[in-house]
Amino acid sequence: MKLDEAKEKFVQTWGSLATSWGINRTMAMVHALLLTSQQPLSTDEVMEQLAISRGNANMNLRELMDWGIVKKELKIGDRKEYFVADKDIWTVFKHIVKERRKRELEPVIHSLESLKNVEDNNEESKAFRELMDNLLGVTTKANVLLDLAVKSDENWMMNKLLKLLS
Amino acid sequence: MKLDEAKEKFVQTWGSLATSWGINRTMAMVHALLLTSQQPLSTDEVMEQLAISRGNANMNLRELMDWGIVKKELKIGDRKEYFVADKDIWTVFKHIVKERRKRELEPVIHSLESLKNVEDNNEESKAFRELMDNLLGVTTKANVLLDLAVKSDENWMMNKLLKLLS
DNA sequence: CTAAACTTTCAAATATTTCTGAAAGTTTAT
DNA sequence: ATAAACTTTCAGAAATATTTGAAAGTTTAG
Repeated sequence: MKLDEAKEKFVQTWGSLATSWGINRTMAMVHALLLTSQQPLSTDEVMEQLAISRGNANMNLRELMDWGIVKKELKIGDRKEYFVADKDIWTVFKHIVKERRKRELEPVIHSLESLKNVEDNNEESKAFRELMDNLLGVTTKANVLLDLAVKSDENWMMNKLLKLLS
Repeated sequence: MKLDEAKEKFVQTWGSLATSWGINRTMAMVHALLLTSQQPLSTDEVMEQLAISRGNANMNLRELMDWGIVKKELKIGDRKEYFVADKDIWTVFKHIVKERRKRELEPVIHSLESLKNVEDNNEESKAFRELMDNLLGVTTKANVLLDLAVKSDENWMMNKLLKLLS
């Protein structure tokens, strides 16, 4: 397979993986493009290579920066902004986990907590409270584990995993 | 908060969590409804309680069964089919992880493997292959870890996690 | 200050996903 | 065999998510 073909397929693969995990396809494609690029790319280059509009390119580049996995880079004597993706996949993974935990997991934990306050005290209410507790158990454990993964450095985490596996 | 209100909020919460993880909102709502129901529900009851069509109810119930987290139940002297959700959240979690791993993670690993076969042998191709290897590293580790989580029972897993935390 | 170069915004357009409901299919009782 | 009771299918409709592109905003050079 030719390199350019492989790059293109990678961009597609990354895009469709993202879609099934509720992440904007274009955002993932921009990310993949930057990951495979040797040089920082300008908005115009991203627009051209992915055939997307200026607004779209700008929006997704900004969101990638919000997620902390893409950085701006300036070239001296050039007013354009250039963008680079963090090439360290472990760091990328940590940033994504951190963001999603904050954006999606924590609000749900909060919501489940508040749902435990059902007034009634019959059998059904009791069962409902138990359900919420069970959900909170799994969710909170996931939250703690992810927090740990995010805070730890790769070697620490991987060592622990290897021990787990043995 | 009244129980009925809490149930309704739970159905909504679960539905919107699902949306941000690429799972059909209605499917999650049907699941939440069955989770909070003391009795098995028929298709008609699901339709009525969530105000959705027959086709939609049928489709999502079937998909929940595909995922292995909802079961059919028959009542003697009744031709209708009734549905129950597995109330053991750990089991539900395992089933979901198992399915998504199979449906989404494994195809990506396969795809990354094949992308390593870039013909060229210049610097850029080398960098591309390294990127694929790094991605495969994280992805495969995640795959192995999830597989482990799914195969283990809760206590085993939780014990290991506690050790990890200490 | 002015204008050119560039970035950001957002309402409308487009694309994608999900849902509806009637028709077709299936099963069971008699 | 027939019909009633129920389930499944799927083409078109509706809802949701994403994208466009032109206008507005911002920054910098001169």
